[in-house]
Amino acid sequence: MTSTDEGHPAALRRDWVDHAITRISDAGHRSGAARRRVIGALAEHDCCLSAQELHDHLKADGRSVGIASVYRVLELLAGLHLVQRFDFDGGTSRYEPALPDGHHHHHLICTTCGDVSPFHDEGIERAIAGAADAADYAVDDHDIVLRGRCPACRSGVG
Amino acid sequence: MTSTDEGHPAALRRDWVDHAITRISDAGHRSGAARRRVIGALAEHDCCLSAQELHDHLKADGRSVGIASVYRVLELLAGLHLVQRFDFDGGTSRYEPALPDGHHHHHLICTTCGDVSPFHDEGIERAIAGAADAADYAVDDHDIVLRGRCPACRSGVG
DNA sequence: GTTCCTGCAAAATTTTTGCATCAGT
DNA sequence: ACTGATGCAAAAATTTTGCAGGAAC
Repeated sequence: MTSTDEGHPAALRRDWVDHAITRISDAGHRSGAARRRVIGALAEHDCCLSAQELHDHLKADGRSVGIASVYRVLELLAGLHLVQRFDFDGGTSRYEPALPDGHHHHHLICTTCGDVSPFHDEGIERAIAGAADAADYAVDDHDIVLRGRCPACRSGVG
Repeated sequence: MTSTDEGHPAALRRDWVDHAITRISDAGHRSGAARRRVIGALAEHDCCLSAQELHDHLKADGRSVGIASVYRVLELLAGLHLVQRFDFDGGTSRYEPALPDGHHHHHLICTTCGDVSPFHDEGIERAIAGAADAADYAVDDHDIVLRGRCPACRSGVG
């Protein structure tokens, strides 16, 4: 039932790029170079990236996108619910494409090596939905983080 | 089954203070004023506080504890698993006493007013335990955050 | 042609570190 | 007394903001 190591299918990520660009346009915004390039970079990765990582990635690509623009694009995307933002480690926020509901995932973080990997579990989704109904809040989003030692660190260290 | 608004019983928080001081001593550290005062301030609150909030709270108490010491005490406590650290909003980390397993809770965050409130749900705990078994990771900790609009914001705005 | 977007540089915010002094054992 | 803890101030890291020039519509 639980599946680790299930990145997002490539086709789904391409769809997300188109969807994001359309949605930005529908919301009355323009399609500038920084926006297109940040969206493209996000779609190239399976799991969450920091603003700095996106900036470095884009710089390596050839011409750079200003770090301030990276932050502004991420803020815009988050406002339109096109990316989800995660704050795992206090220092930096990480972002990843918000895919259709059936494909969202949560994160396992290795307390030894810091590795982050995605997982999905239907039992948890159902339990969350139940708790959301019971709460006074009108819940429309949730994050789940599991911490432990990853397979590599467990075998390596003992 | 889900219970919002269940702070930690006062007796449990007092026990936590004693436990924390003992544990710090056992780990070979001294019992300085900053440590005792930060621990005391943490125990006075139901839910998570930022370093700045702790610092302000202590300043209001009379003599102040340096902000650097607040951070250092929190780092020490987190290392000994005496507090749990949360990174909800990228900018600031929040901390709260780590109580015995049956009493830990998770958080509802209002997307409108930013209010954070604790909740506990057995169904989620069971689902998490199941997913942890299924994962390759040796899971020993988890956070859950539900986002939505709190009762006040729902009635006020909507 | 207008308006919004972008990049640079500067500012703001949060957290960490260096160092001299003080307190706990 | 010795060693570690504390506070202040400075530094580092991340994110936000102001503004001038350029691109999208």
